[in-house]
Amino acid sequence: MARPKVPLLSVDRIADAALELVDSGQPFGVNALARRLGVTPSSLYNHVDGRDGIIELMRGRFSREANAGAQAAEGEWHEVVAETLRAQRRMYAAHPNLVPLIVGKTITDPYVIGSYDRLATTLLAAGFPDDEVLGVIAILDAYAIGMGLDLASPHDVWQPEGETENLGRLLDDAPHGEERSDRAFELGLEFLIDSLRGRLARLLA
Amino acid sequence: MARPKVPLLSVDRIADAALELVDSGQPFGVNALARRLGVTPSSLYNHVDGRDGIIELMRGRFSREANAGAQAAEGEWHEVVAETLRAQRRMYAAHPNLVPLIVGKTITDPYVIGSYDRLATTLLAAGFPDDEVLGVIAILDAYAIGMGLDLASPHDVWQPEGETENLGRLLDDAPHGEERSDRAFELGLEFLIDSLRGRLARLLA
DNA sequence: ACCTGAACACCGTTCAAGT
DNA sequence: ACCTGAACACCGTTCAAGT
Repeated sequence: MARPKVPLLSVDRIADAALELVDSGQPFGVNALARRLGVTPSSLYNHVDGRDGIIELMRGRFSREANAGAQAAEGEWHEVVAETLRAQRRMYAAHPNLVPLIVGKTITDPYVIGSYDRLATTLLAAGFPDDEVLGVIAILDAYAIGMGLDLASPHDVWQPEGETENLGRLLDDAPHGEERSDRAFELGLEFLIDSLRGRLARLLA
Repeated sequence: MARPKVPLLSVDRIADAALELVDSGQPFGVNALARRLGVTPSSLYNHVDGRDGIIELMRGRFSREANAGAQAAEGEWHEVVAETLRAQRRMYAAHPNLVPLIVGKTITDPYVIGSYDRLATTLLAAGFPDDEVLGVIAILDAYAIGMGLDLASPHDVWQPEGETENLGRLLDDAPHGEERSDRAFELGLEFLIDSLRGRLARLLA
């Protein structure tokens, strides 16, 4: 039972199982993943680059997924920006447990890089100067990832243990979970795009 | 050497050592922390509530630190908002390696809860309606934490491996590290506050 | 080329035993 | 009350051995 004639594993099969594991809510790990695949942990190292490699694999896979429904970057620049952020939002909403895993990890997946590249191109074409585009992207990305983390733990971001002036009351009255998070996301997106629009008008004036 | 006459550990000593460990850049862990304290891992459990407890301890400790310099919530509401966000920014900048550890973890520290509570009170007083305040806070918080993560890994958020239209060039030309991140932070903060100002004007009109 | 099994250096947490 | 040491059930990764 050393080397089977037809391989038990493949990069795709590993990526699928990894996403399943993450979505199931159980803690992600190489060993748990191997168990799910009915295989020894060390086997995985023939196909992927360890734990971080698997995580980056999932990032690529699920961002392709999220963009499948979206039309390509078309229309006015602000529509492209909005659609890009919404696509990111969709993928975080579809796999919230993945968000804490990917934050802070270097992005290498070509597809994901490509989508940031397109965003840069769009902003440049719109008229944002070279030395500001990266900053704008950082702002948009920070917002998207921050709201994504909100999706991963919607239940109890704040848990006051004593009395509060207003926070406790507002938390009790507010709609919980994804609905509230979605409304806030759209509001913030509107804020950012309006601001960008204003900034551009001033830059081009 | 079972129970010493004067205790080796205390909550404060543990919190201090934990922050030192995190700031040193080494991976955070209960065992590593115990080693640094010259003590057995199990000893820690007499004083704190495991790994998550220690992390929440650090959150409280360093947010107190960051707010020490700041004046209390005074002035116009938008000044309070800006100062609150900047204080958060300062604490992330001072301890960037802590950011990935605290994201997604429920906030219970009374001091931190208090600062969100004050923010809520300020926004309500300014005229934001009950059912919108929490959303606004979520937006501001998402932005702050997202930009904080940027601080934790400023070097290589994107790492294109192939050709890009613009992203690669922009990355090469851009100032690296904290300077770029700081400029982007201020720009985004301006965006958000301007938007809030506009929203409030419309609400009160 | 692809899988196993043993090995290594770790984790976080519990708990009886000691003073 | 507070620390140790042993124990438990895990981690991620490497590597020789097998086909």
